[in-house]
Amino acid sequence: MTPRMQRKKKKKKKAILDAAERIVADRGMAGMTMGEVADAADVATGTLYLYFKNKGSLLAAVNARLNHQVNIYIKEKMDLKKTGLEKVVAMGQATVEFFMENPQKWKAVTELYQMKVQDPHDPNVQDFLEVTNEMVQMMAQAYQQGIEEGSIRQDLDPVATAIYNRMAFGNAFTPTTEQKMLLEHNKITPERYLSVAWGLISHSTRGVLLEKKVKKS
Amino acid sequence: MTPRMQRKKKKKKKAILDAAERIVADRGMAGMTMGEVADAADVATGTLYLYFKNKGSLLAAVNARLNHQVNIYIKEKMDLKKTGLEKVVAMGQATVEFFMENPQKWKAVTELYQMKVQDPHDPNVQDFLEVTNEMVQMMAQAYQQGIEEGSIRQDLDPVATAIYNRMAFGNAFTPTTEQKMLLEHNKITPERYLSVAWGLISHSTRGVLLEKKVKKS
Amino acid sequence: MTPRMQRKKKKKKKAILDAAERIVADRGMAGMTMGEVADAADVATGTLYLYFKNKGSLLAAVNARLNHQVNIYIKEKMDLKKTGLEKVVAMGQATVEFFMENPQKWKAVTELYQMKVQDPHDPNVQDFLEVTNEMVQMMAQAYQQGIEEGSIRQDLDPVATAIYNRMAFGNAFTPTTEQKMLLEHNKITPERYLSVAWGLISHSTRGVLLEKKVKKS
Amino acid sequence: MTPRMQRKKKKKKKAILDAAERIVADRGMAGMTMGEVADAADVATGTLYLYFKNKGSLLAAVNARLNHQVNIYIKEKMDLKKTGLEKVVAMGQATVEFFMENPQKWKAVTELYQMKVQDPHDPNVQDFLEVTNEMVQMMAQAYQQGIEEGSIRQDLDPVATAIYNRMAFGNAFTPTTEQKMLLEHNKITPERYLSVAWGLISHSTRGVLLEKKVKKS
DNA sequence: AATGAATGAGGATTCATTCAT
DNA sequence: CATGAATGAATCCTCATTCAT
Repeated sequence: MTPRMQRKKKKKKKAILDAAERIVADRGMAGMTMGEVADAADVATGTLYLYFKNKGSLLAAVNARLNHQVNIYIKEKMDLKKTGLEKVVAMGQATVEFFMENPQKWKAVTELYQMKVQDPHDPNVQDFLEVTNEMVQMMAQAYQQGIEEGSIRQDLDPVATAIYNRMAFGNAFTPTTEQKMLLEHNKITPERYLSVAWGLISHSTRGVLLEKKVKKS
Repeated sequence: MTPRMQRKKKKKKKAILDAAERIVADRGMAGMTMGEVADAADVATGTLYLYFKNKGSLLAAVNARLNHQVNIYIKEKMDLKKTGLEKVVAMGQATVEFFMENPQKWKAVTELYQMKVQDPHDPNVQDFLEVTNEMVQMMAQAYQQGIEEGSIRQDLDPVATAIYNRMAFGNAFTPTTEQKMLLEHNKITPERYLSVAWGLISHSTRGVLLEKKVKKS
Repeated sequence: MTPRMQRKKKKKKKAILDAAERIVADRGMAGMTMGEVADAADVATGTLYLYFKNKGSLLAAVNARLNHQVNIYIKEKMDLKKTGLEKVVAMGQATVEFFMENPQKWKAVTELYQMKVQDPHDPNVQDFLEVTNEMVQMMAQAYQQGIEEGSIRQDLDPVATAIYNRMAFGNAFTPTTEQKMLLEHNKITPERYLSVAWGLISHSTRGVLLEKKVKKS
Repeated sequence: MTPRMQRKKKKKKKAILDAAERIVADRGMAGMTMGEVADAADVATGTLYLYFKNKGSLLAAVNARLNHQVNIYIKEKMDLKKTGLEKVVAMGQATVEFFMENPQKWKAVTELYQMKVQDPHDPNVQDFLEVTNEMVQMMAQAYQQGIEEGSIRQDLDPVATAIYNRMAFGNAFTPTTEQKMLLEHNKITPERYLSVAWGLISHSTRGVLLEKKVKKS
């Protein structure tokens, strides 16, 4: 294959992923049909299957790419910070920023949270796992550093905490139908809800050091 | 209708709900087919539609009943406690207990978290909302009491916090595929994960009073 | 059975027929469900089957009753006239009158025009046939009289003409979807259409005598 | 798409339309199931939906094609004639001929007369309307010409008359169950009925000129 | 006679996936 | 590689009719 053809191929794969991401954001995973993706990506239905084994694999790939993009963005921001606490805070802020700037990706990631893995051996599923774990490790390191520095609670298990907080954060961003109904019912705006959630999440990991600072101010 | 027939009808409705709950736990909402439910409930397909307008309504009813059962269980435990903090803790423990004892319900509730409401005017959907809100209000009251007593952070919005924590808790119990994969990958047992999550959630609302105590000890 | 019970039974049958007629007018034959009829007649579903063997039989009964009512009305008006031509004209006018005054019955009769007979031995179907034939015979007699008087074309077959004109008339009143679309497209109002149709139908049977009169005037 | 594939596609569409037409003739519109059509056309059920949006659209397409075929046949015969009256007569004769030669199409067209349009924006419905209107305009022109020539009644509205007569004619050809029963009961053959109907329809529009001729003879 | 809950066959439609071109 | 027509299993829902009470 010539380099030009490789580029072309990559382009087509990207077009498919873009289309799928957009449609998942709009209509949800179950609402996304392969035909629609093909149309939106301007390729034939059959072509999808040249690049992705099946629908599940395509969804996994979308999910992996999406998480990868978030990771890159977050990592950049975290790397600018020194202390563990700063990094943790930066991560939260960066996540908020990223999704605020990309509402479509936000919607898509919400939907994909509920993705069910059919075939764990699927390369795209593996990819997705790796990408996700990458972020978890990054967060865990920040927690670990914060623990050592005293700004994060010493009794925390960094990895489990990272996994939980990652999810908690995602869910704060993407309330389920139930939550939406409850919020509406209680006249709480999504923005307020997000702020409350973020407050709770941050607070849940704060260590002694921070509490002192807080009390001073 | 004779009382005897009323009893029979109630029984049948219960059988359908039981079947649906079981199948949702096993195969998920999308995987649940009306035919299967009918078979499992030992009624004809058409009979389902005598009791529930459509699939969405049946799912909402399952969800409402499930939440109602949890509510009753939790309320009982909370009512035994005096202070707000105790109530909050009791709520957490009761939830854990309930779901530990009813793994099937746990699975079902996880699935139903993602239920999409089609018709907000459906009585079963309304029911579901009411039941859910009931619990939120109960939690909010406990937080409020805790705030007044000083054991819960004074800067909290009780209702929003309740909504968030309810969900956070639910999610701690019902990790998504992604979380499951991450946990497995990092060799963290579900039990450990739950305990970590619960620790974080509790900590996130702790007030000055508690912190003082903690520091002393 | 006591006379009182007989009355009661008759009343129930009437209620069912009334309900069915109304629903056929509103939603068409296919759109009419037995459950809906039962509800509207304030009886149980099963009760319908005590009075009518099946849906087809009920529809036939509705159709028979409807035609019977029209017959009575028309016969009354025709009996007031002397000559054959007058009778024919009276029949046309009476039909128009009747349906103008009973739009619901008009709609119902339209729908029932397309009734398909499943079981020709059904008593209600037989009834319907008899009633319909009654009117045909009445019209045929009027034509016959007109022929003898010279006001109706002498070459006509009275019975076949009656059958055709009865239908033509009915259709003038109850245009099909196709006709409605054509009329709308050509900006012809239903009233105008009815008048045109009636003019054509009348003209189609006029005999020499009338034509002379017409030419004179 | 290669020309060869286009041909194939056309062929398949034709096969579907043929099958649908045949089945509608046999079992009526409501009796026609999509599965049966697919079987008869030797395609999969899903294939039907590649060519027709839904059942209603398929029926409209069958109806449009059928009318188009009749139109072509009639137009050919009418174009051979000079005077308006001749054209009108030719139209009647051609219609009779066409349906005598195609009894299945006759039956189908009868059924489709009662087609209810669900979606007026459906292209096939639009097609059907256009085709139908085409014939109406053709007939209206012939009437107009006849009026000018004096062989058709001068007081006629050509378009409304055309619409009515088109329908009247169609109905003469396709008696409803009711008519069939009446005809049978009165021992009138369908052929005789058709001839009577045609006589009435022709007579209904005859003008002065013709009447003079008639009186002479 | 009356009830109305229960039945279950039947039908329209969708959509992931395949495969001949 | 690319196409897109074809597939057909799968699923929700309706409703005429029955029958135990």
